[in-house]
Amino acid sequence: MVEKRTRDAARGPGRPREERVTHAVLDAVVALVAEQGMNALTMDAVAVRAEVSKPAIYRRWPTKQDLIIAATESRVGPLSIPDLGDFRAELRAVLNARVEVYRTPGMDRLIAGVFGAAADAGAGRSAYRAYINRVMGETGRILERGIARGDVRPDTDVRAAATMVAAPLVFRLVAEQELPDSHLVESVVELVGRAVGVEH
Amino acid sequence: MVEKRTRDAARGPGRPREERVTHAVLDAVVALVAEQGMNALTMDAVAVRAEVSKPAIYRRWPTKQDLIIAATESRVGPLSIPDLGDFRAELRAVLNARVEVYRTPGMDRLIAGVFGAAADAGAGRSAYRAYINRVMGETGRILERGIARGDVRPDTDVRAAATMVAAPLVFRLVAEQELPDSHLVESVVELVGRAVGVEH
Amino acid sequence: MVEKRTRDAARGPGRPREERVTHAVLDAVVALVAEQGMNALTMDAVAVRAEVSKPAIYRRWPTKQDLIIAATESRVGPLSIPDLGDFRAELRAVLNARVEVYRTPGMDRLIAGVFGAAADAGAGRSAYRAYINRVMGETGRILERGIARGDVRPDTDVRAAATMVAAPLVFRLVAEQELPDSHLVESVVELVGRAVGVEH
Amino acid sequence: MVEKRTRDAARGPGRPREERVTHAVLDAVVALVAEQGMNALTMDAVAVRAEVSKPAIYRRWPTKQDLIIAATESRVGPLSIPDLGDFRAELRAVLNARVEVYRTPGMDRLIAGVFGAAADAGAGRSAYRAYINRVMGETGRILERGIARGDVRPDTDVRAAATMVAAPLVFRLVAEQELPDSHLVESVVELVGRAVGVEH
DNA sequence: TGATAAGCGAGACGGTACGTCTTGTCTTGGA
DNA sequence: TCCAAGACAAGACGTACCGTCTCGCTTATCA
Repeated sequence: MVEKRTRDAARGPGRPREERVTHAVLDAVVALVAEQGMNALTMDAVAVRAEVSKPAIYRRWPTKQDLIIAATESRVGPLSIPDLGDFRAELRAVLNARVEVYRTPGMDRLIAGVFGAAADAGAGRSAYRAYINRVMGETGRILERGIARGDVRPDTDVRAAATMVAAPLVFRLVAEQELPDSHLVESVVELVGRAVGVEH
Repeated sequence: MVEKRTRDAARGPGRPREERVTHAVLDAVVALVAEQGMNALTMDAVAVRAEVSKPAIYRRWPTKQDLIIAATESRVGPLSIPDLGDFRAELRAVLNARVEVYRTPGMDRLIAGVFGAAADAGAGRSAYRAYINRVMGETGRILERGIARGDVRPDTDVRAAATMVAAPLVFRLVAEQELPDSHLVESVVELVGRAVGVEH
Repeated sequence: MVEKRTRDAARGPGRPREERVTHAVLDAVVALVAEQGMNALTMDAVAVRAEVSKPAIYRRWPTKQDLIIAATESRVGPLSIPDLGDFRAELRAVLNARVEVYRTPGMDRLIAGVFGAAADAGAGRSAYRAYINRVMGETGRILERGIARGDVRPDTDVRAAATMVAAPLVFRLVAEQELPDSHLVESVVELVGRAVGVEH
Repeated sequence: MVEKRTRDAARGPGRPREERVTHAVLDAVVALVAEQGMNALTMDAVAVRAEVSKPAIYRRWPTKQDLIIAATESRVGPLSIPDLGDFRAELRAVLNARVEVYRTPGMDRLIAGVFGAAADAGAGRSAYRAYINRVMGETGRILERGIARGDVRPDTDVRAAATMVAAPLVFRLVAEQELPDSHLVESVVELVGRAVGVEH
């Protein structure tokens, strides 16, 4: 079969990367942070834990910051929000899904680490921008869909509203250092609902 | 004067610490972060910049985390909110004051650094807890005063509301990596005002 | 050739050590001591001078003491004494060779440093023992060869005699802080010759 | 009483130094070296052990090197050699006296430390010169007295002979790292006796 | 089938920062 | 002027980490 090599797009010559390595590294990052904290998140420690060589890590993520962001993203994952016909229900769904992720062990320190890593204009900057845009976009899309649908006021400042939806959970986790819960989600949904919802 | 030695409470023997050193170090931290970022915030660099020896720094702040938190706190400072007779006006006042601080150069990276530093169960943990409690307490007190005064609904969940007030500014700064402004403050005040204010 | 990998005995995996580093460090030690004295013999200074990183030094010599001993040994080198048929001539040869080494610049301070370094039961102890045994062994072997040959009295206390041969040069250098010369060698050879030589 | 202050020669104004401090410091130095080695000989450790402040030490000995030399000298002490009518007996007496001192605990490390300290052209240089001249002078005087008396050959090179007498004990102690004993003394006396003694 | 290219583990490399230790000075309050 | 206590500047210590490189080897594609 001539096309065998185009199974993956643009596969060059040479030995292909082992997927096993990629997964093992990300798992090792999460496990190390959960068990011993960010200070223990050493590239050497990751390499040992993942039973992988350091160059194998750097081949995939050029800096530690990229690795932290990649590991976080691998756990947060993309959320697809079905059209539930009601922006309040959709916000509730996405926030509760996020709460569940935030409550997994080590996620607090990992996310704090992401912010710390992103603070400097390092190599990981663009990866971080992509990540944060994706997260903010989810909420933004819900609001815009609500405007189109007619249950969100058309004069809503989507940017500010999205910030106010996303911020409390992360703040509770990182700044207040406590786990966010569904009670907080309820408060956020009610608040934002009153502020940008169309009266009925 | 017999009591001369009790001029300062509990002064021990030996040469007293020079206040000059304390100030110079905190200034150096802020300046370094503002000019070159968190990566340049080296203990050695701080010592050189402050024209101070490293042991003099470690005598005051046992870890780098403590130093970061102390430097941040020295700039954020305590806010005293006068009774303006209206919780919306009080929130607006405290948030605008905070926005002003957040917009000073380097404050974004410094605060991100604080979260990164606080993420690990290091020695700086208790200093951080005191700091964050103080910050959250400000907003909480405004809301409680509002309840007592009668312009905040008595069934308000003060904890959740305080989080929702404090979070957006910090999130905008640290996560979205943009400077919060009075427009965002206005949105927050309006939103929270609708949610917990007594209808009139 | 199947045996290619056994070219060097017992080569492990990983990047091999660069010989360049080893030589550069030893040269830097000798140069620093000669030019600025033992006080200037800082690990940092050695690293800078040798254009080598500090860890690269510590990988080879775990303590400063080991480094000092290694540097000294690299200059003193092993002496092979040919059988000259006369123990007096052999002693004269080995002592003059040693005098020549001792007279090179910085050697006085380096050897004083070796004794200072060896004074503590540090890690360098065994390296020092090996060194001193080798040095004492040279003289001892000359005397034993003399006994076998018949020009050294068979009742000679080789240990004491070896000490008395080796000591004056080092003492002149380190304790009296002057350079030993061939005149001193002559006196030592004559003295020991009279004491342990067979009358003819 | 006007003359009270001239009790000691050249006594200035102000509080006189306490002799207690001087003794306590020298004792502390010897004890620390004997118990824990030269590495533990810290100025702070000496101050704590002697129950004395650091400035009180530095007032007496400007550098650590001076202190080491002073402490050593306080133990080695001056030897007065009575005229025994025989230079061999006199050498035996002074060497055995010295062996006794060298065999006290910690003396090996202390003397090695003296050589290390003297290796650099520091402040302690002149104190060391005075010390070594005094030690070498003892032996030299014995030999000169022997020449005058007539039991030492008048063509003797006193300098070289003195070195050969003094060196072996110190070398045995510092270089070979073993305790010198009367057997070594006997060998030295016999050797030197044969070489410079007048035949009878 | 053999050459080429990229992957792999292992570990040394240069560089840099860490937090501690030591030296010798200085500043207190008090004798 | 001395004392004890202890902070100070300066700078070396030995370790840890980062991101790169070299080694000997393996696994794929391409010729």
